[in-house]
Amino acid sequence: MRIATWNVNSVRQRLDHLLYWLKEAEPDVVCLQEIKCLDEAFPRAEVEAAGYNVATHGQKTFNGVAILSKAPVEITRGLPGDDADEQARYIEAVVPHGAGVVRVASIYLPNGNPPATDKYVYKLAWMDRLIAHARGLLKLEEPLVLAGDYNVIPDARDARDPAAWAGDALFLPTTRAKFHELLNLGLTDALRASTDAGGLYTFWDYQAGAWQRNNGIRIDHLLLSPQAADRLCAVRIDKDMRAREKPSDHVPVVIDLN
DNA sequence: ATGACTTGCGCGGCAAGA
Repeated sequence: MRIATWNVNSVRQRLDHLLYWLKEAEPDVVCLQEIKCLDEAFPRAEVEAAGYNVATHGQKTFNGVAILSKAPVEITRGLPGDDADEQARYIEAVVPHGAGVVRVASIYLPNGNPPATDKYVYKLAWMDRLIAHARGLLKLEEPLVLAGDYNVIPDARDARDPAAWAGDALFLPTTRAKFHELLNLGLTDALRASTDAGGLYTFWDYQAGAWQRNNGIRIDHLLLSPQAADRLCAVRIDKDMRAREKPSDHVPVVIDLN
C-alpha cells in the first residue's frame, strides 16, 4: 500500500500537478494540506475521475486538509481537544488493507511564527493535542500513519542552513522537544528508518532562489506506529515536482507498506 | 544591507506562509 503526504499550497492552483502526479506515482492514499478552499470548492469531480474517493476538511482562504483514497474510507474531521479551534488542520481515515485496516491522518501543524506571539502558543498547544490524540490511537495497536506538514525541522541535518533557522518556530528547541515527545510515544519517522543522510528536503521557499541553491528544509513527515513501521518497505521524496512550472513550495513524500 | 515569492480575496494592497 502506497501512502503519500503533500502540502499543495492551494489545490485549485495545483490541480494539474496533482492529477499528473497521481497518475505517475499511483498512490493508494494521499494526505493533502493547505487546500485553501471550502469543501464545495474542492475540484472533486476531477480527482474522482482519476480514481480516488475524496474526503475534505476545508476552510475559506487558509489551511484545509484532505484525504484521497482509491478504496472507500471511514472519515473523522478535526483534532480533538479544543472545541473552540476553528482552523481546519486535521482529518483521519480508516482504510481497508488486506484482512485489516490502516489508519491514516492528514496533518497541517501550525507554523507558529513569530515565536513571541500567540501563534507560537497555538502551535505548542496544538502539538500537545496531537500528542494526546496519538497516545490514544497507539493503544489501538493498529498500523497508523500520521502524515503531513509538521512545520518542524527535527534536526540540524534537516536544513541546508540550520543557523538561519535558529530563532524560527520551526526549529526552536521547544518545538523540537515537543516533536520528540510525539516520537517518544513509540512513533517512527519513516524517512529516518531508511537513512541517516542529511540534505533530504521537502520544502524550498519561493524566495531568493532557494530551490536553485538547494536551500531547503525537511518538514513533511510520515510518523508510523510499530505495526506500520514493521511493514515499511520504501520511502521517497518526489523532489522533481518542485522543478515544474508553478510548483507548490512543498513536494510529496511517499512510503510503501506491505 | 535589504528583500527577495505565492496565495486568497476581490479589485487595492494586505495577511499569511516558512
